[in-house]
Amino acid sequence: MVLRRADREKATIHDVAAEAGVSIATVSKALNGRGRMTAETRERVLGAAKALNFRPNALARGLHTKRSFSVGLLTDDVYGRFALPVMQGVTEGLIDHGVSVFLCALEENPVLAQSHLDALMEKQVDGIVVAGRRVDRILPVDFGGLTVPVVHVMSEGGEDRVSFLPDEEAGARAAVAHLAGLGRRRIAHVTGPERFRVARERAEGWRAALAAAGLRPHGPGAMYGRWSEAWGHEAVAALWAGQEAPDAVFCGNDQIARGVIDGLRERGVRVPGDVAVVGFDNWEIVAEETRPPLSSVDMNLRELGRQAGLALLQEINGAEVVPGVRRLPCALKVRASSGA
Amino acid sequence: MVLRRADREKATIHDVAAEAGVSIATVSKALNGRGRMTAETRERVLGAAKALNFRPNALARGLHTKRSFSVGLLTDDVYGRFALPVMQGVTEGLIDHGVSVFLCALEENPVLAQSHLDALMEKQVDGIVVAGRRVDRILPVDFGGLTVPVVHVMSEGGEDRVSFLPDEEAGARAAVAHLAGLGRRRIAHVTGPERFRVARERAEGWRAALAAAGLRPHGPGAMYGRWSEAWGHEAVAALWAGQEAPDAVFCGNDQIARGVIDGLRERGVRVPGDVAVVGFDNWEIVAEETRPPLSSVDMNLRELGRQAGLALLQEINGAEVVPGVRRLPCALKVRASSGA
DNA sequence: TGGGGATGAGTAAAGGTTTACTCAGACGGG
DNA sequence: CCCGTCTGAGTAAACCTTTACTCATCCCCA
Repeated sequence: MVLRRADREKATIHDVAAEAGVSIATVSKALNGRGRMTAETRERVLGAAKALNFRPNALARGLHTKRSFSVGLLTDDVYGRFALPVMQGVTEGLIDHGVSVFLCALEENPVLAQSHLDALMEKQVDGIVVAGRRVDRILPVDFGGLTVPVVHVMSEGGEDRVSFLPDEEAGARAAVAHLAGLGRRRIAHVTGPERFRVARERAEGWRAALAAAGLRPHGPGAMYGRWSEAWGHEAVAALWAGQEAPDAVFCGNDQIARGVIDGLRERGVRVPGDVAVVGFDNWEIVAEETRPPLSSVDMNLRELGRQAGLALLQEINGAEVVPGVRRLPCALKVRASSGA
Repeated sequence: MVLRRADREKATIHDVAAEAGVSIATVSKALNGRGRMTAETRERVLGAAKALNFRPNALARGLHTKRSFSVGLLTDDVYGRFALPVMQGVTEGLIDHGVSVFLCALEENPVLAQSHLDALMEKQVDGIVVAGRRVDRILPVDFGGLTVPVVHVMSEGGEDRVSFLPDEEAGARAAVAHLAGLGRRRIAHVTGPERFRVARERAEGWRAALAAAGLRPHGPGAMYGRWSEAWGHEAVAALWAGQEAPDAVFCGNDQIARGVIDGLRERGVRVPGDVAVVGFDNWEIVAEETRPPLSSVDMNLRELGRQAGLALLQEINGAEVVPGVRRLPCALKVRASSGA
């Protein structure tokens, strides 16, 4: 074996070339499967690279190819409840292509947010994924003059961007259809504030599914409130104060559902015996601990992230992608609270 | 203004040099505050850089300085409940120094984990933070032959590494002292599986605080079980089956606490009137929704991450850092469940 | 007035990789 | 037997910054 650098120092392409007795150009070509050479030469280079545990320096490569093989993921979800699954998906879609993900959890501070974005751009990220916590809320950053592709997940990028969103309405329809299919007839809907678009979309799904099943909305309509357990509680009180109590409640998220179930238990109403309950988000750590375990609509955040990652990759590679919103299906996860 | 490239192309140091009428060396020195030059020259360069919206290419810089100004954060916390606050802290500590963070949420798959690590090393990360979900569980990766510094958070790195951990025992002591200070005398402890080190440490804190207050452990000792609400429930049943019921329960995490509170409500025991409850983790999204809101021990994950980031930075800059475990204080967050 | 030092700015190499281009040798056909 | 072509491999430039070193100028003092 030819003399080489101290083992702590990383091997460079020159070391491999020396070891294999060829030029650095040949090494590069051999490693990247480009150029022409005898099978024997290629083998020899590959062997030398492996022997020296050679890893090409992505900085140097990127400098030349103008690809850094890294992307930025910007989110305003500080709890990570939505962002982390999305991030997992993005990573999953990209790691096979050698791409790593910078994660920036932005807070309200626009100055800080901008400095994060600047840092990413200096690092020559190939693209950016914007993952929102709320669809109709924008991050405190200006993506306007960016020279790299941007893809949105759980947030809308406007006219000329690709955005991946869960098909909230279809998800809600599936949940309500499920309840109707179990023979429930008086299906109420308790959800978050009406100013949230997802709340309106889910309510729309509820209405559509009821209509499809030949049912009428229970009560005056969707009950908009807050995204909290407390609101679930209050809603139960309101529902049971009225004339005819519902025999099922479809909730806008799992926390509300949890509050509803608690409220029902305190009233001695059996779940799912008397009333079936379905939530939204399938936040497993909550849904599985609820008593009884909560049926819930899963937004497939991970798949959403994966597709976003792949779409971004396409844009990076120069493919034309049609801008616009892509809705991915939700999946109903049935547990005991809807009494299968 | 001198002719320059198409505006979509990023400006390089050459463009700035041309604009300012100096050489690229002067630009570099002006921008980095190095070298000597007249104030007027420096001004002119800075002005040109700003006018062209110049951002130095971190790849090129890194190639020369052997610093990529990026670090990797590896974690096995797929839910992000612990990892995200830590990550926020790390970022917070490093962004001022221009450092960005690659996040890799590893799953069980060691092959995939290794390929993540390889990708990071190719990108010449300056260092690595390992954030565990469980202290006594190791990630499926070999950090042995790494050529960059590694710092651990919520996980132990062994002899020659720096590890940042919450002072679990002190946190538990504070919680129990708080309860004792409120006049509670029969303080039980319901927690997770004994094989978890944090469970043992928290139990130790419970015991120590009782001793300090001149109290004896209620019942046969710490009740080890699972980290779930269900276990909190079961524990209440067990505790109230015995002779004298406790007047306070210190729980190993917030989910258990939540189960305990639910169990107590069902039995008609008032919280905090008859029994005070304190949890651990201060998982706000749960603690605040509990009825009554849950007092809980906060591990200061963010600060933990921040310090880890700064320690890593020191190591990167060549400073000698004493290896070993650093315990950071927890903070008791008092809410209604302990009846202040 | 001439030489030496201080000062301000430029020249060029280096860092690791990719790739367009060059070139030497082998081989086949006329 | 010679020329043209194809093949396999090497040369060198380019990517963008940083920085050690060089150089011209100016000033001051002997």
